Amino acid sequence: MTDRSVMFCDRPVMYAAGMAASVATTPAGQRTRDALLDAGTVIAERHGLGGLSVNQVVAEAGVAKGTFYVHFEDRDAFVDALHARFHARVQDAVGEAIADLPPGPERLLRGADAYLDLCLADRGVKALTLEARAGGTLSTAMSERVDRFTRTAAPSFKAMGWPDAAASAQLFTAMTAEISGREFDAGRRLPASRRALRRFLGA
Amino acid sequence: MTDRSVMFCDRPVMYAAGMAASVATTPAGQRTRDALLDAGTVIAERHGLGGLSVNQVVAEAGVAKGTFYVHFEDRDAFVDALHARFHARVQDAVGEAIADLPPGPERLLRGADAYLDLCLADRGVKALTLEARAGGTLSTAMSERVDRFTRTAAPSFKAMGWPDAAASAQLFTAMTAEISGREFDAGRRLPASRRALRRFLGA
DNA sequence: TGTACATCAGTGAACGCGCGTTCACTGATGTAC
DNA sequence: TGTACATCAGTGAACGCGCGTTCACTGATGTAC
Repeated sequence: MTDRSVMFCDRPVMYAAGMAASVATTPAGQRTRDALLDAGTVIAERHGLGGLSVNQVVAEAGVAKGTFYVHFEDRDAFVDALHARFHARVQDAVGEAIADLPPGPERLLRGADAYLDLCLADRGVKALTLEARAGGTLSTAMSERVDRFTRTAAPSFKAMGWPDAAASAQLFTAMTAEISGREFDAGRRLPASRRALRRFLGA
Repeated sequence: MTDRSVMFCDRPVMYAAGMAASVATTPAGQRTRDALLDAGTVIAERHGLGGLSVNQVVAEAGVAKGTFYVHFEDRDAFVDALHARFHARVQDAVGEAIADLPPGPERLLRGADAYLDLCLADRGVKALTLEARAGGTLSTAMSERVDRFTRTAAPSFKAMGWPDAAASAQLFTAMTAEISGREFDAGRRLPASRRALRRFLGA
């Protein structure tokens, strides 16, 4: 075997200068894990969840392939972690936006606006909503997260006196996701779409 | 080189018995092409458009891999042909269902019902609607077909006096696609979802 | 303060696999004579 | 009716490629003495 030491010297890596500032607050392992998830978000934005490959993720994150498997058991676990992180952010943003509103149309619309603004601000998140619904791509854990989130809209429809509140919540989520995708493509808010959403609520 | 003649004898192929009945009406080449598209629909149903591989399609269709490339220039052309065939069927079914209805909510709902019933009857078509919207999977030709179809709903919203008719049509299509996916998973009509759709129209 | 050692995130060559695509070839069919 | 030939859908071995995953190894860090 040839001298391998050279292999480990041509890359300054994360221990060095650039990362020193944040090293005190965040454990080193966690930082690399986050870098991989951030890279995954970028790749999912470009190629969708299905086209997200380990090769692309590690290239984007600037780490070796093996490092991926230090932090994630396999590709599926990574995609799931990506989805979990995204949904946690969504829950936070939407939860904060509607915290002091009673069930009803305003609560729905404020939640949708918060969701749409988050997706626009974060970018690279389109696939995680839209594509999730689509293929067999979606794991059990992922669809459960989506379902749980969707169900939180039902009480508002109940309060509005709509029968079929659960089904209505599903369709409302579908419309919001549709707008999200179109706003993502446009790179900006689409007021006409948001107005149309309001109109569908009869509000 | 060994005697290759044996390779061409172990498969009864389509010239033989089974296909003889339809040979008079349909040219042989067209029949194989349709068999490939049928197989593609089955595979797309199981694995989504993204997970549709040439290997799986030819296995499902019971033809050699090379045969695929006799009929389609490449995988992309095949997916596009699949999508085109599906959309032609949709246009036919929906067009017939709404032919004698003036623009308005009934026209929208009858069109949606026709669409949903077609998707349930044909099966294996879920991916072609839902997944189409999602990933970067979608070719230009495909999204143009979807857009053109979506736009045909706009006049009904105009007739209803809704501003943002185009955006409303997009959201209506998104809801219909959502119901289609859920009905596909359930394997039956979901009346609550269809009622909810009606309610969103204020009808 | 200096030395030996354990820990562990990070590394990248190597693997087997399924993918999309190519191409020289086959043999059934229809046509010309 | 029989024979030679052109056409063309169908065939499957072979290709190069990128994929997900593994694993023996590295070297920075913290700890014990």
